[in-house]
Amino acid sequence: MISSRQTQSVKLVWQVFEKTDNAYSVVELVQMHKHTMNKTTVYRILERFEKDGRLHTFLGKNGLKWYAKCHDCTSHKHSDIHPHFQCNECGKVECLSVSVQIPKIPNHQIDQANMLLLGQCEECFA
Amino acid sequence: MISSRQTQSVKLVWQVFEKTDNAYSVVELVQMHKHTMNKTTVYRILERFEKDGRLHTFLGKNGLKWYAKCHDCTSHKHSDIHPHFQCNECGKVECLSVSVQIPKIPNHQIDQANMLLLGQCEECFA
DNA sequence: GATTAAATGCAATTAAGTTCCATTAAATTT
DNA sequence: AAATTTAATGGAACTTAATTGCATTTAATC
Repeated sequence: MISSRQTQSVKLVWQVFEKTDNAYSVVELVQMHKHTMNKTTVYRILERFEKDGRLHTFLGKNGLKWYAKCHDCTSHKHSDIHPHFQCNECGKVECLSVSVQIPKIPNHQIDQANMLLLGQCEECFA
Repeated sequence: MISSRQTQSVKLVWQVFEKTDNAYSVVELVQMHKHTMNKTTVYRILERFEKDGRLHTFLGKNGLKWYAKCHDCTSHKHSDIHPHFQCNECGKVECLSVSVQIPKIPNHQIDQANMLLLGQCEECFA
């Protein structure tokens, strides 16, 4: 859980995730910090957070990369294997705290399972 | 299941899927036909096949778009809700003919579920 | 064979993400 | 607290998937 140097940029990016469990797309995060740091920096900080086990990443609707806080991960083990939900209307993403049943495939080794549910979130489902 | 005009390009793209259930990435398909048609044409033909219910689409490892033949779909209803497996070594994708249990989320409407399993395929798993 | 509208080709554009290299600034040492 | 070290950053250029606009072609129809 050590991100070598505690730079201003690192602090700023972490502040976004610190107080909430919301997921954010890289696009949003770059946009969010465009006045304080370079987009390359955002990409690199997120990459390091992932390696440290502080954030986990997954792909949303159009193949966009998203990040959210990890709960039971370390730099050695990523255990955030939960499904994600994305709203087709507002685009918001939620981490779902349920486990999914992973199908077995004969003669295959499964290392990772990603599930993305699409639909309408609580607010947009009126 | 009517793709309005039976052009040479349409025939060529369909030939790829006709005799097999393999999935192909758009990148592969563009590459495959680069001497016979424009990449824009490939994109558009695939789009039409999807709308017609002949192919279904999904996202692979790095957010790349993949296509595979549909089995129980029509232009009105896409019922190809099965998980996909992609090999981390060779990149090959397989459609899995099993159904997955979709988690319920209170106050949400779920329209679609995508599951991508990553690991090693039969050939690469040695 | 003439007509017409769908389909295509091509070039330009958009957008996410990456790479290279010079510069900056945390953290450590003296 | 100045000097040193090296991780981190900025910025521009690049890569690649995917899209758009418009002129041209061609399959299907008359």
